[in-house]
Amino acid sequence: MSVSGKSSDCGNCFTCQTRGKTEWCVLSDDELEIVDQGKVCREYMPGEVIFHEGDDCRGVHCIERGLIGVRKMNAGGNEVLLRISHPGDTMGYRSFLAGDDHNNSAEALEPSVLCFIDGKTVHSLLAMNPALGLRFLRHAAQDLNAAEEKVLQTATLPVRARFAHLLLVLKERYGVVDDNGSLDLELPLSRQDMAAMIGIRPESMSRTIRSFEDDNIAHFSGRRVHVPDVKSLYEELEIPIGL
Amino acid sequence: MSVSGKSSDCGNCFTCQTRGKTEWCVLSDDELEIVDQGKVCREYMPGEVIFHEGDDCRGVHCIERGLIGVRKMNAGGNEVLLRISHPGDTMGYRSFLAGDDHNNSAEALEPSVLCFIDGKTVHSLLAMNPALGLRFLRHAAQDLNAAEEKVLQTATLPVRARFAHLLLVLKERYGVVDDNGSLDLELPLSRQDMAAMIGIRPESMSRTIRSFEDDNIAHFSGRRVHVPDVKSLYEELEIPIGL
DNA sequence: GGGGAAACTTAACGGAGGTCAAGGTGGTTC
DNA sequence: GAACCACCTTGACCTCCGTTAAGTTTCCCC
Repeated sequence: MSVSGKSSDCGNCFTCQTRGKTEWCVLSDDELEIVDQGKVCREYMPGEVIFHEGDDCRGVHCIERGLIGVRKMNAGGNEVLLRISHPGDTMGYRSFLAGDDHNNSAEALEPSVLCFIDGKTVHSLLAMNPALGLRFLRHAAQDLNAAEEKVLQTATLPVRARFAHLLLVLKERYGVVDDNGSLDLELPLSRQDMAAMIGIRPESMSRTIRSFEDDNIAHFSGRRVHVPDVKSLYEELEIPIGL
Repeated sequence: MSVSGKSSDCGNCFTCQTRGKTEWCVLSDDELEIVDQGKVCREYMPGEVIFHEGDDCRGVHCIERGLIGVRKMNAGGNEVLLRISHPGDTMGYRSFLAGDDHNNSAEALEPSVLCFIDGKTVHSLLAMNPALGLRFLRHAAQDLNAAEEKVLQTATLPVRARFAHLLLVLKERYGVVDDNGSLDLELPLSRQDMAAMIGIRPESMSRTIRSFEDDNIAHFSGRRVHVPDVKSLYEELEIPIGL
């Protein structure tokens, strides 16, 4: 778990596997040293919460290992799973930069290791290296596109299409497509988390899964999914039943 | 319409009414001069499109006057109105910064004047003045919060609550609340555009309006709305009927 | 291994809201 | 003023999905 000898369960930014893919890759060695000195790492068990909606936002979290779910809930207690974040992703930078409290919560979905970088350090790095801000800006732009896409889908697509879309998104990271177009997928999410991702109840998730089984679109066994023909998922997206 | 003598219908950045509220307010006079020289302004009539989804994004648009609707549509032709943008807002900066084509479309809802600033100019200003990037970053962070809030609402709130929320948002800019808590509102949107904002069909918009009338929550006459007690709108938001 | 909690599934029911079709209203043009 | 058009409203119908309430399976933890 530990790479440097500095802290019991703390990685080292210079040797971090995810370094090349993160916003921080634009930092010079001197600047990275500042991050490395200032960060605090911790391991989280599944279900453990990294921060809650409404918490004071004191800095950013960078995922070293594991899988994190970002949730948001409303007054009535209803909850959606906005997205899942992976190693290399930096979390909480938006609330931090906007100067707000956290406006969603983060929870470990697998055993995960996160590094916390405090606000003062982030601010001085942003001042020191303008490229860092631009990287975050680009990232925010992409997140925003994804969020607007999700608004559109939630408002206009029926549940089957939203679920097909979710499977297609998960395919990119968790799936294998073979030569004849069949897909095998190992889901990183529980049924209820999948339901929360597409904005439906667990009961509807079960029904949708069964209707996919009945239509021979996909076969589910625990978290293993087999899709005989990926094309059939794309066809689901096209179904013109509007809002 | 024209302030400088430079171009027939082109304003002047130095005297622009919206200047203080925009991202561009961090620019020095020299830098603003670059914007002013490089920009191209144009008037758009209601219904006229500024850019389409999928168009090549060559720069950003800054709204000098008027009201612009930002729309996004899916393969099936269903459309949502993601937000409305006002004088001082800069549009298209996200697609531009992410290096993508436009991923939504912009259409004038009122007679409007927009200034176009080409990509080369924006890039050189970002390089010249890091504070500009940070301002855009903060703006993107706020937009992202709004978009995620909208995902949550669309997925978990019934139509009445979403409509009550829309009226409360429009209240901030277009409404007047008097001493005894009653609200008068002049809607900037047609019924079908309001429907597109909360992700429903025009028929459902009509039905929802009528149910608000029946319950004495709000009274509609064309684009004039009278709400006897603003509290009743807040109460609509709380209704626990979940998704 | 056994017991309990959480996750998942299934079925029956009902209501919110989409669809379709028809009619009303208002604004613009000749 | 007539004709046209877009926008809006209304009603009838029906489907999708939330609700409720069992029941089943899985997974921990003693």
